[in-house]
Amino acid sequence: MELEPLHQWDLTPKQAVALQRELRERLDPRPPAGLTVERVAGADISMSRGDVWAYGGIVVLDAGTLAPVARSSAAVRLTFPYVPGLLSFRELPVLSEAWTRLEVRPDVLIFDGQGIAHPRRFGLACHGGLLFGVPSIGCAKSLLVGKHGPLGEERGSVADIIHDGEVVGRAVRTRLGVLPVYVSPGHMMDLPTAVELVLRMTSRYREPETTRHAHRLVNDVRRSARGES
DNA sequence: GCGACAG
DNA sequence: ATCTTGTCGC
Repeated sequence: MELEPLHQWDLTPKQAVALQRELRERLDPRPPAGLTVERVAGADISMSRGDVWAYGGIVVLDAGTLAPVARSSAAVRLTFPYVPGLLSFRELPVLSEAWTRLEVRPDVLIFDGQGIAHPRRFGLACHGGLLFGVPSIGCAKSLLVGKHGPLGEERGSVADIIHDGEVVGRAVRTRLGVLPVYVSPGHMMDLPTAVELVLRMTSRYREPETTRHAHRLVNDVRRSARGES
């Protein structure tokens, strides 16, 4: 897919925080008018213990059958450290390269991390959606900020995530008796649509199939690249 | 100052 | 994220 550079990546953590405050103003909190979701993609990265290489991948699924229809991957040297709140500056360089190599445009892209459920309302899914120009959702396995009340045990049970008095996302039970996932809108997305799509892309496991396919892809690519079995 | 802290 | 052994449950 095409990709217009938004900014440079050679930044200090301090500069990255300032950039987040700038870029958040450009987020669109609404899905595109008449959005029809036929293809949903998942993005993920993988790395080895003491290695500078990161492997990123994107897998596009048919939203009706959950079957993969396209995939892409890339490897890039990591530069930015992991800093809570600045994850996108570590992951997006390699995901950008994978996005460039992707030949089928998804209607929505689901990231493995937060959207607006972030200290500055600009998590990985916000940054990625803005950079790629695609509606995006954050679906994380744990919380970065905020709290939520109890939720029912059945699939589809939800509880609002509150941070600084604002509803920034929802804890969503995707299967009976499993821990919830944490869903928040990224770019060109709202909360009800994000929750509905995460549930639609989830079948027999806790995480959406998009995330699971992307996770498997990047781990396979990493093992091949390092000559493992 | 102390604890929390996506991946 | 990755590293690891054991352990719980269908």
